Amino acid sequence: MNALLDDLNPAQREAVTAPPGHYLILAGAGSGKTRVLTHRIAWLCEEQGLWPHNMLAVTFTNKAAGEMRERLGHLLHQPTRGQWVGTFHSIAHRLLRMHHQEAGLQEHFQILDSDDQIRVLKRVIQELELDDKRFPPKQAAWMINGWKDEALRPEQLPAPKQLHDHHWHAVYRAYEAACQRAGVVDFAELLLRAFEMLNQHDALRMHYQQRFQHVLIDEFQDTNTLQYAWVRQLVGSDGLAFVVGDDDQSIYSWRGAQVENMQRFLSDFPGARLIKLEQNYRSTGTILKAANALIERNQGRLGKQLWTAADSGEAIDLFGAHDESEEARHAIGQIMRFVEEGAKLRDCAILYRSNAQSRAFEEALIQKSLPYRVYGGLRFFERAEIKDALAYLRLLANPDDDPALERALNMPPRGIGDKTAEQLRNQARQAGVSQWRFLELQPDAFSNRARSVLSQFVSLIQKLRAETHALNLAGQMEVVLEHSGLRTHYEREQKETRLGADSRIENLDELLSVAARFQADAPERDVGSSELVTFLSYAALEAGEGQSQVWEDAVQLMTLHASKGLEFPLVCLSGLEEGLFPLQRAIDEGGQALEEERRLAYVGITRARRRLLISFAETRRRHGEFHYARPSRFVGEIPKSLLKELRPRGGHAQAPRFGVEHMETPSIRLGARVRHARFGEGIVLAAFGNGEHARVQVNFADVGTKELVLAFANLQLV
DNA sequence: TGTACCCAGGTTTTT
DNA sequence: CCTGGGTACA
Repeated sequence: MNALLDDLNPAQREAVTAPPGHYLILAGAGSGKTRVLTHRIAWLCEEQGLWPHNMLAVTFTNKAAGEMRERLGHLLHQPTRGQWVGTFHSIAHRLLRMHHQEAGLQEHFQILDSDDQIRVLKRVIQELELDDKRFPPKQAAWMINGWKDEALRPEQLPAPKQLHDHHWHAVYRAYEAACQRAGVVDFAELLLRAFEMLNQHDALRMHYQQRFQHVLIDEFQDTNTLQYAWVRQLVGSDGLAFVVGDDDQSIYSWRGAQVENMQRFLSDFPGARLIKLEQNYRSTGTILKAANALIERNQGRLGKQLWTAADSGEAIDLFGAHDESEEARHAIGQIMRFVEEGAKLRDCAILYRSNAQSRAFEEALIQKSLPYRVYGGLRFFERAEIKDALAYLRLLANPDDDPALERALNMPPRGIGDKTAEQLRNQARQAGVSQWRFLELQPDAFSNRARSVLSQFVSLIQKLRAETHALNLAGQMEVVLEHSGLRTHYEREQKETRLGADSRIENLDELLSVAARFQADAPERDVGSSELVTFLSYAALEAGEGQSQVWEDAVQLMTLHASKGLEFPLVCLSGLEEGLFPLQRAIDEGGQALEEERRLAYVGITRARRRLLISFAETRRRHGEFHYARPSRFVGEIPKSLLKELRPRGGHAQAPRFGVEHMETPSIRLGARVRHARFGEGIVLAAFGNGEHARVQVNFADVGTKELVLAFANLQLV
């Protein structure tokens, strides 16, 4: 028998060796889904005599794509060059580069990241003379991306019912025009363009349908409407789809993911079969029991039960802290104990619902002098100084790139103010050309001073172009940094503000070495693209690591969302409080929203390999105000027998007291039961302000939540 | 052009 | 409470 199958369990083997057909692999957390995906490809090659290039493998993140490529390299005993393994976006991008003409794009089109997109939208909204308070650029980005994810162009939108909608549609149209003029595409556009291109060009579509006999998709529960349509399109009538996902780990509905796509797959793809992977190789039996018990509360699941051949392991620790700092101290105490038992700091993760919660943990970690790493935040290629440098390179690659030009125009400052920039923008738009083109065509369309600074800018770019013409990527980068004045500018800034180690200059130097490395590694070059264009695409599509010192042994802090796909020997799942996790919004909405919160809890629990600590705080400062909360319903949904309560609850001994000074009223605690003359009895949920302005939020049994001014409410403690 | 203050707003995030 | 963005001045 094929050695590929040696280390697979029966269900995995069934999936890997399944006869030709469409398959939905329902793969639970830690059930080896990536292994199944890669082995399937290898098996098709070895047993069915197919070539790797007859397959298309799609993931959501670069990291997942990288992992898959690496594992495939091992299995196939050959480098994975030329193989189509990548993210939805990178594959769409590749198609567009190869067929830019059919897609209606200029050859050296650039990619707009979300930050750039918002800048462009801000301009567009200004140009339409709309109030950016009523039409916030961020919301515009959100809406436009949403429309694109639904494959809706402005013409296809339902007719606006109100003036407001009418304006939004106008923003969408103007934004599209601006992007087209500048030759830039945003992330959602990559997918939509590629989809439309294949739709409109039968020959192209048939070519790729024929070429990709097998289409394999990872994390299928995260696909949106457009991605689903895209998969159907590429599979066509003769191709075969092999999709892997877990409906219980669908936590991205808020950005357009449709879990329904899993059910839909079974009916849309003829003869599609479902294979479940339920054996878990990650966690202890106890942890899995907890996860199963929790997720069973959700309706309409495809349904699966994780099991393990491993021991049941230790009980799950449950800790009810008085406040968030005690919660943090306790978690860190557990981590230190775990490390004393021989674990590494990097084996320990602290997970939370929202980023703001990291603070208390960071403070506690600093106090104990433990190194830690917070996930999220600015990535390398998103840093301002990096984007400044890249803006020049983008201009060299494509002078029509307006967003890049606007960025480079006055960075470093060279006296081209907002007024001049606005004039240039407006005139170029009226002339229907890019800003660079306008500068070339009509350099005299400005006042004397503006004309002189603008012409200096034009000569600078022309000089850079001439100087970089014959250079390789790293050389071009070097020239840009030196001659644009960026390096000098940031050096001066560094001197003046005496910035510390993580300075902008160091980042610029890092950019140089990234470019040198990129060149040396010579990743597969897109057909007809220069090294520079390839690098710029890479920078946009792969924003890089969030922080340096990834190699350092440190406690890992991240949101639950960021933890998906990872695993840790010890997991501290924090903030299990009604109103925080699940969030109040989800509680108010109920239904799907609440179920998604539960899936998030499920994701958190299933990250843990050996030990799990679940904690909550009775009081917590949020936005500077004290809040009181009951333990999360999710705690109650885990069978008591699996939990070890580290401190039996009862009494809020240290909850802060609130009162009005110099008054007879006894001070009031969060969580205290109080009586009001008119509203009856209730529980104090939150307290704001102090002195005579002190207010409390009370949840009354009869009339619901009210906010009262303490000095007048005359509350009695019950 | 840069800096000081004021105010709103504060889930989750990849590409 | 803290951050980011916007406005008002030097």
